[in-house]
Amino acid sequence: MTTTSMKDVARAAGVSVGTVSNVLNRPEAVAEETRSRVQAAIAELGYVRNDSARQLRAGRSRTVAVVVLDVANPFFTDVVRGAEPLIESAGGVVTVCDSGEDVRRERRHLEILEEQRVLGLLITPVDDTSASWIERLSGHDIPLVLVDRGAGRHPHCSVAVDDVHGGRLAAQHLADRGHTRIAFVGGPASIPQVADRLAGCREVCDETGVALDVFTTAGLNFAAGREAVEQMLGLEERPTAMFCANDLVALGALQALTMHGVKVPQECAIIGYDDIDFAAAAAVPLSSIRQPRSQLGRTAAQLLFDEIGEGAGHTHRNVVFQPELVARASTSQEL
Amino acid sequence: MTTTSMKDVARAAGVSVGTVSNVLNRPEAVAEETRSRVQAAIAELGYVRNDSARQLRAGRSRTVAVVVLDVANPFFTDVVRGAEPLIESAGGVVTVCDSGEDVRRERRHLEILEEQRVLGLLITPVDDTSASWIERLSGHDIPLVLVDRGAGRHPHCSVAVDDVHGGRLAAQHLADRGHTRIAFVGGPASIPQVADRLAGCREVCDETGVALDVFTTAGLNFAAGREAVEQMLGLEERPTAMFCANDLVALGALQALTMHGVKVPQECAIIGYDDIDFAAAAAVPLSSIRQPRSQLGRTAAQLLFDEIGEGAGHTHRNVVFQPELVARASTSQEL
DNA sequence: ATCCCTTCATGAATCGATTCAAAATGTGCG
DNA sequence: CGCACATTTTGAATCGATTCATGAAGGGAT
Repeated sequence: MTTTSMKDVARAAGVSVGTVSNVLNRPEAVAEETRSRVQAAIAELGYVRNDSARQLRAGRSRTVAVVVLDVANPFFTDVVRGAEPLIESAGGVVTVCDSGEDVRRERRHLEILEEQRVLGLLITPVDDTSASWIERLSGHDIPLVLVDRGAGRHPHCSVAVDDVHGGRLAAQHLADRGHTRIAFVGGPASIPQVADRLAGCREVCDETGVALDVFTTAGLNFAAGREAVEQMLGLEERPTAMFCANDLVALGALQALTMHGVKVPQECAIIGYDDIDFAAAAAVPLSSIRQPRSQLGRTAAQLLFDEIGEGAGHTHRNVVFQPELVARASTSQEL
Repeated sequence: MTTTSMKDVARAAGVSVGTVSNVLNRPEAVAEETRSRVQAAIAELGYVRNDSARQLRAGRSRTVAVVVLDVANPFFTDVVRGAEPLIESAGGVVTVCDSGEDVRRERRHLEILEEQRVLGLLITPVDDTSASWIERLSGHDIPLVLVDRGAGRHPHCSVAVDDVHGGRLAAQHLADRGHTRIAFVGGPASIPQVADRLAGCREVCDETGVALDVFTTAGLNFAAGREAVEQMLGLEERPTAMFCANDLVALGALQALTMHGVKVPQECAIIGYDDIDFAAAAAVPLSSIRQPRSQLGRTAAQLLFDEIGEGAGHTHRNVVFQPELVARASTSQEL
């Protein structure tokens, strides 16, 4: 094993380890001549800093973890993309953890991140049972920002989108189009985003007298949408429109409907949620509820660094964005 | 700061630090009574292992990094998904790094990963200039497997798909449909996957006398596809089919064509590459060249752990998968 | 020559977990 | 009782970078 350490570099350059460290961290404090001698030795030996040792001394790593529900969902990759520039320009390193909407996986990630003494955390918790773990991290001085989720009464910063309002927008849009029986597709119900969107939807249905069938799915992906359609097609009284909890579900549903020869939007309208790029490119361009994806990420990163910077005297901020209806062909039919 | 260390736990439990360490790492070597006393102290104090210190001692981290060209591309998330189970069941931790098809970003990631002394690396290099950096890691005893890329004469394991053949399949399919002038859309040309797919395409065009227009793009995403269409529509003699270097580009192209009122496949056929889930759900279901995505990831992880396990006496393996044509509506028109 | 500054370089102490030779304790047996 | 042996526990050494009090060297000013 040829692990060259600072000591080797120091010996090769004929200086002390303290000086080598200074060359790396405060080059201006080292005389020109010495510095270049040390740098030559570093290059010569192919020396690479050992980050573990550095972190051990520093007490903290420079990693900011982003814990998302599903990395395969473009919504979350866009959120991450939004957060990255700020984190990196602050000298941080981004690591993305995928909880896969599974509390156990989420917990495993949090355990590891805690052991790694990460600098901070942007997290979209799987459900409310995540709360105790999150409090634990927070209690161990790991600053965190909740993403796509209001903080509620918890003492954290958060960036969220008003999902109840989003649910209302979707349902109202379908009601405006003349639908009198619609389906809500999404799950599991324990995911707050799903619950909120459904709640908003239900409010409008109650107000407008639209009948609502709820199809609870096991996840928020293609397969879930497909399976819900299979169920729905078996019904006596079939809804004439579907509101899907996110675009992946909607695209899965769209695909299944098309396979069964059900015309969208003539025989069944669909509206999704998130307005990912694929929505506009879908078989039938998909109506959706748009969220400011990358802004969500950017703001979250901003709040995190504010908190890190301000230290103890920090007051938490809770930012809420408003979603917006994007109407496309998949809901263009008037009944 | 309340960073409790092993020393604190040891004091609370009335034992030495060595014993605490044993409780954590070799519990069977500690007497029942002592063990539970230590565990109580751990719970009591909310002690969390410090991974930096552990790694420093161990000399290696347990992180396996996967460096991909674009996390927003479902192809790569599927590859990662394929690799994860094996890595995690081996006690590893997965971290995904996005090079964004940018050599500089890739290099920054590699520098950091080297400082972190990662356990191993699965990487899809951006282009051939990445080679020197990769050799450097390898020279520092960081085992790595090339993903979606043959090792060529480099001494590494690799899992790849025969992209030249894939290019041939696509072009042959278009030729079979009667097209006599087709476009290839993709870039930058420095990305080997792009170059190979084009090479295969060119071979077939030469053999069959099909004219080929090449549109070199700056990246492999929606925008690239859209921009290429804008260019193409300006041409005197317009191709009747497009072969896009991946599905994202194809979907972007499809969207742009639709916006310009060009009918797919009647006025212009499209075939993509990767067969991501969205392909089948597209505005016009997209023909594509399928790659065994998650198998690629799984096999790569397997090779990596083989290499780690076998140590010095390891002989590199190069696995090549064959791609497969999936014909859908976007190329269904006979000319 | 002396004293004071400034500029650089030094090296021991430190972070926290792991390891392992050595010590302590307990058990069984002649 | 004493010796051999098994079972536990101990604590000092170690990993590698950073920090900082201390010291050395060089330059002016008097």
